[in-house]
Amino acid sequence: MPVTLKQLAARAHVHPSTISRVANHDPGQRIAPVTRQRIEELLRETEYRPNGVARGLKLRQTLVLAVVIPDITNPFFAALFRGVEDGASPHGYNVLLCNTDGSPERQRSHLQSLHARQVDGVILASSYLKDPAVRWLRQQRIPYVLVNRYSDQAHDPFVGSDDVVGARLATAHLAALGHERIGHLAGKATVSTGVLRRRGYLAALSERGLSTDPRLVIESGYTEEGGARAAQQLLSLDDRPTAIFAVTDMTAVGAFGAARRMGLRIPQDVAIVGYNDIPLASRMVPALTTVHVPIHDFGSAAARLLLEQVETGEPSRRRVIFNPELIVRGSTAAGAGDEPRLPTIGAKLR
Amino acid sequence: MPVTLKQLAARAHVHPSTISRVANHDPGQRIAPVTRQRIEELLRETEYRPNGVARGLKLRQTLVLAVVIPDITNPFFAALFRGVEDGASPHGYNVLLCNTDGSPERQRSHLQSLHARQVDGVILASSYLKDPAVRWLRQQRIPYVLVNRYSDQAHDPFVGSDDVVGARLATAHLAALGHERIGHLAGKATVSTGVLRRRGYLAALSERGLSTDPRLVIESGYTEEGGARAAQQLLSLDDRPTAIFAVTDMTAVGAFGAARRMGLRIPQDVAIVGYNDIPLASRMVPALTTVHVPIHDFGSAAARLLLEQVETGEPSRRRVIFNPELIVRGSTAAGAGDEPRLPTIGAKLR
DNA sequence: TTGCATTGAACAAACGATTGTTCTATCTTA
DNA sequence: TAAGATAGAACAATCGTTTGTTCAATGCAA
Repeated sequence: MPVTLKQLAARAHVHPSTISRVANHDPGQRIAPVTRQRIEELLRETEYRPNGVARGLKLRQTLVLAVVIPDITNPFFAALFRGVEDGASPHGYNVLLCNTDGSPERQRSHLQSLHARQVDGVILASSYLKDPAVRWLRQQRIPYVLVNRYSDQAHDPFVGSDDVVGARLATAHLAALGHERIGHLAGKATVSTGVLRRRGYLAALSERGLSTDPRLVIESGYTEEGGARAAQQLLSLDDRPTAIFAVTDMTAVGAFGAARRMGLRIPQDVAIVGYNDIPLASRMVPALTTVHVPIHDFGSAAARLLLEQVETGEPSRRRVIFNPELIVRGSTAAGAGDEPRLPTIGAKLR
Repeated sequence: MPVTLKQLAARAHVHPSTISRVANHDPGQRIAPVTRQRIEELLRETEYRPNGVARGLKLRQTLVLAVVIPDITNPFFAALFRGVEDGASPHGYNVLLCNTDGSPERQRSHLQSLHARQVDGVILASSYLKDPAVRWLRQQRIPYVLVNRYSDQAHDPFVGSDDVVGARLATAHLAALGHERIGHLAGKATVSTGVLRRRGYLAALSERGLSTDPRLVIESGYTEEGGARAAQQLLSLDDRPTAIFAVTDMTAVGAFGAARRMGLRIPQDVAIVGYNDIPLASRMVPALTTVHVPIHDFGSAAARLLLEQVETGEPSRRRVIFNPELIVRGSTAAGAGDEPRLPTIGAKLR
């Protein structure tokens, strides 16, 4: 059992408040140098650390943040989490991790639990476009930051990249390679990344004067399995696409598997582009052409935005938007390996 | 601000303790059915949830666990974490995640912070053979479970697999394929997995009557970079090995990259076996032959062991040892794809 | 009608820290 | 030397729950 203020007070023959003042270097109260020394020595000797729970109760500050994501085994979210921890840990915060598996119910129940625990703030990377949970967070006055996906509440604090631009980069790249039938493994219509990347895809097609065959867009969700299923469907069409833009790298991974099982070569028979540039992307064979976003920076920027709100007590409406960059690798350019990044036409959003 | 007992008490014209008793279905005290109903209605209406911090202070139970690992971006630890959360979450626990990057100092400072926060227990997957932190956990009476790696404290509660058996499986497999010069990308001598897998490797060699050239064992650590560096060194030898057993899948991934950069084909020029069977292993090209261990089960078993200690208040010394199984894939057997798992000769430890 | 169970709810003391207020010496200063 | 200032530390309330104890009111039996 860790030592308490009261016990130390007894040992030092002073009042607990005196110990507390010494431990916290309380500037508002004078302590006799001699007693201060005595108490400091005692603190050192006993390795006193204030009980965080009691402190949290009194100060209404737990120094705990939470990250709510669909699934930590997705490398994207693992990198994101590292960013958050790296950003928050130096400030004395610990971070809870909650996986929702994409279920709004689990998301909801996690958030309620976090609220009851009085976490200082929440980083939400699993939000939906119309997400009652986001409104709820606001109503409960829980500081929060949305990451990667946003919700349709106009002024949520947000960290991410411009999905339309990124998707357009990816699709334009395929078109520039001469592909005319370009499929899209699409995200969900209920999630911003799904909608915006599809929009970018369509925009690039029409800018290039390519037709937009609705059969070439299949909702895959964000999992490898979903990507495999959707890609298989896409590649089974009579006039199958010669290129695919996948909404995320993990769906692209699924598409890789599907293509391979169907005996199709990448990129000769079908070129594939992903999104996010997770570490896995560059290790695939062939390496995956993808849209790079600074995942780790997403996390640390989100932590910064969150701590800002926690410290000021004011909700923020700042948005941090990073530029997406296209990384061309072997899955679209035969023979291309790990080339340096191409210059990009990414643009700041808003 | 969430509603408190006192506020509810005022609204219901009763004492806070009465509300608390209704909310907790206190069996020791009778409540008049009519007031119980009235209060239950109020609780429902206001969605009252007890303040977890205050509750934690009073009950000395925070319902928070912590997982301390080297790095969540390593897929092994991501799967492990999921196992823990899936095991603990149904019991009302939330889980803190702490990354140490393999630094004992960061491990130490995280543990101290967790202690001050009064977490109910710690799952430690970053321990060293002689780890003062483990002794410290014991001294502080913090419930803990070691996972994957153990420490030399004889009776720590532990979840893992038999590393010697697993390493022997892997090495024997290579020997059975006719390889006579088999290299080993070794873990650290300060970590149980490093020592034991090296031991299993050496045991398999001597069982097969193969010589044990010390130059064929190079310490790689557990990162992809370390694996690449060590593999490059190994493959640069005059009489380079024709096969490599890597201490983990991530080091094997590094070895893949190194071999490829040196223009060596896998498995024709060099066969590679990993350890753990992370999701990435089966997706590599060629797919990685590896020793399968049930990572997710490691996590949920660890959660079980931990909760057991938390509930009983007694430290446990139970060990849960899973059987490692060899999974043969393309990185050792040319042409092999995703075959079903081979029957194994794994044996229960203890 | 008095006395004693019994019921139902209030009371109060924690848990461990923080912090504004009060108190008691000691020290100035007139 | 008396009054006031000041330094140093004790006091006490509070954060929101939980839970053993006390208390008031009702019921019943003698």
